[in-house]
Amino acid sequence: MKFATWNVNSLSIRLPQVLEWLAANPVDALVLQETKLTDDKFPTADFGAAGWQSQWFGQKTYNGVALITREPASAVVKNIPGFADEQARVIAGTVAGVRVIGGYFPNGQAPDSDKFVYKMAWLDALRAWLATELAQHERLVLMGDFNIAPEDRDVYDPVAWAGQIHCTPEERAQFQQLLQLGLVDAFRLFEQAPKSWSWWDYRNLAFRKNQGLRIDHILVSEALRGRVQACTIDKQPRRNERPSDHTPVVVELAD
DNA sequence: ATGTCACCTGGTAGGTGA
Repeated sequence: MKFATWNVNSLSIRLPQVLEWLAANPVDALVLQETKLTDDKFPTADFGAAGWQSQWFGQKTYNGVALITREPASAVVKNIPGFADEQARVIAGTVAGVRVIGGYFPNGQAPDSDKFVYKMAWLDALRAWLATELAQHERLVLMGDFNIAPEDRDVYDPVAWAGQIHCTPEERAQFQQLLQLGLVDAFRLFEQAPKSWSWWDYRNLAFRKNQGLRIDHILVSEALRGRVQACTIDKQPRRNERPSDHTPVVVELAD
């Protein structure tokens, strides 16, 4: 069983690349972030023609998430229940007996900004809801663009980024609190190449210089830990023409 | 290197967000 996450930075622009990637990587579920599409514009017919089911939840210009699956997802939830939010950031569904939650975590902009306050409130609400989801679903995967680099080894220049957005102690503490719910960072279950990133800025030739961050993550519940066979970052789509600035992360679980 | 990309409004560019 395989699950993946990809921030596509506009599904209108990236749809051909997503379909191409799915054809080469037939995962059981793929969660997308930053679709930037209102619900009436979601290309469910294009996914359907390629043999994929889709669930989606979007808005104009910003944010927007989707859950692409081979088999239909059940018990679909959009955004965090009980947390009033105008921004479309969460989609969840049950796939092959696994609760799959896709999230586009707030960016936070800067540690002294209103957007950072929102990011912290959103993370608090996510954690409270996840506790109830974990109580109901022993097998759970939380994946997406977390906009948090959990440790210095997830940052190409940790000195320059110290205290900056994605790297603040507050964000890293939130990440640890997610783990304390009974989740594990699948990528770190394995020995990985140093300087493994999931995002590279479009500017400064960052990809060519491999100056990136690991901010896209797949967390699995303790019940799934023993089933994780691999977790990899697929850099290939970042080499495409007109790439997203993020690249997919994939986890493989034993059936 | 405030160096790119995507999308909006409202227009033949400029602002916002990432």
